[in-house]
Amino acid sequence: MTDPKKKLSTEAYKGVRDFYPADCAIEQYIFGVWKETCKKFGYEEYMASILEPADLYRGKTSEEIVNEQTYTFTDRGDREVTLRPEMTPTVARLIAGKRKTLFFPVRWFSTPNLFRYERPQRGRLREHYQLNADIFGLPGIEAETEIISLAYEIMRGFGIKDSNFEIRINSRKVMNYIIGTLLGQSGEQARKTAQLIDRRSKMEKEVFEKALSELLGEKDALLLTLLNSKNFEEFVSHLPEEKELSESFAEIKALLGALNALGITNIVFDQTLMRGFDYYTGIVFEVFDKNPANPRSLFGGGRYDDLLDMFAVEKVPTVGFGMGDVTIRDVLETYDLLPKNLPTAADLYLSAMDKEWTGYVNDLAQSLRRAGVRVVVDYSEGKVGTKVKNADRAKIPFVAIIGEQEKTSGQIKVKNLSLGKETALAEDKIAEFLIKYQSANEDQSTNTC
RNA sequence: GCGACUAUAGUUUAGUGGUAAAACUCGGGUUUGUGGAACCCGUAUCGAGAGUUCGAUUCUCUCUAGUCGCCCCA
Repeated sequence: MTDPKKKLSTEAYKGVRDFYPADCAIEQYIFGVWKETCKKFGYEEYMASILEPADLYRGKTSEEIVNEQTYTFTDRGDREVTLRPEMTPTVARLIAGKRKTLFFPVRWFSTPNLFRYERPQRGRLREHYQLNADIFGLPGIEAETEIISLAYEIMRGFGIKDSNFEIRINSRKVMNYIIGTLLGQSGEQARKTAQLIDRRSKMEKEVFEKALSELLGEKDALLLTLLNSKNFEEFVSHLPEEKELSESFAEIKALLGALNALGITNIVFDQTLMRGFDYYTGIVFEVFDKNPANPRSLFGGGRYDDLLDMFAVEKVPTVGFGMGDVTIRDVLETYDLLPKNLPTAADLYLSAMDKEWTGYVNDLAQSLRRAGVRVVVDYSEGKVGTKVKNADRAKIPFVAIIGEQEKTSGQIKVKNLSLGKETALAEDKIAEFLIKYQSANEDQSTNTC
């Protein structure tokens, strides 16, 4: 039990964030770019509970992740419950459940909060929000083209320049062929090799080569040749002429061509790109921040055609990606791209000179609100100077104070705080006046918390 | 799960083996129909517990929390 004498901490729970209004406005800006861009591509928004049966994560995700890196507990009915650590199994469940009535291709997105139980560190918290966008039911390279151009448009939507990032692509089919058929590896061995390839850029050259020869023995030379290839053509030239491979190569070429045709030129083939090990079955991609001070992977995705296997239903080819809020916020800060003008809490700060006029103030506030004006009422009996000062502190652009003068003349003085100018208006003209001002300042962003 | 570093007002930081200082913020005032300034006042059991000591915010230990790495990365 909690010690009643001990005061509770005001700190948030470990690894999660509080969004005070100023932070919330930034978060809403990010969500706004995500959602608007997805909608431009005709993607529909869905939501689901953060609670899922623990079994949902036992199939595709490794045991270690479920046991040690999720929030899993037993409910009062003895069911094992997990706070979702990722959205993909959930959306797979939704698609599988309604597959007979859905009209494919289905284009969906969501901005869920996800939980993982691990030690918080830079860029990795216990709760974060992520945009998940997927297209279901398109087996061809058009799906990859669309998803990657959606990811690219989101980067553009945030104002990030093409020169600051690149999109890397690879094919898991090709890599699986190399690791499985050419290097003759399977199971844990194959997994380790894939991991090692993934980590190559973070390792010293000698350390990498040593680890590789320990893992592969004689065959390390072939893999090194492949990984050291300067470009796609050279990479292909070291591989045998197999039907399976040439199909994948054709896919990669088609994808590069289609994206180039759309004017997306900061895209490169990267044979070291692996993206985890689990459910990808075809093209994988990653958006990479080229900032020399901190080059890193920002987010990525790819094709996962076996997604619905765990529900024992027919396959639905899928391409998708996930993009976290923590990382993108960090990038926007680095490139100084966060919006400068945060939205104001209200348009008008309204107050009565003294108690006598409070009823009238409330009536006026109500009619203005119904006309679309955001009104804050100050109920204090303080001095006029204090009221004006408080309006200014609250960053509300207009003030009106109701007293005897206003009541008898029928003219209400509405003060523009940034100009210090007053305009006397009849009661029924105020809404029009403020809305006009509002629309003139629309670039201030309409996202509020 | 492992390791390193850190913990002083709301925030950012100074400082000392004899119970603390500044800036900004916040609240109040100087000003009873018009703000942004200035000035004044107020706000800290120095993260928690124990030990050493005449005396600990300062030294030691434990715990807790935070930051950064490793592991892992959906």
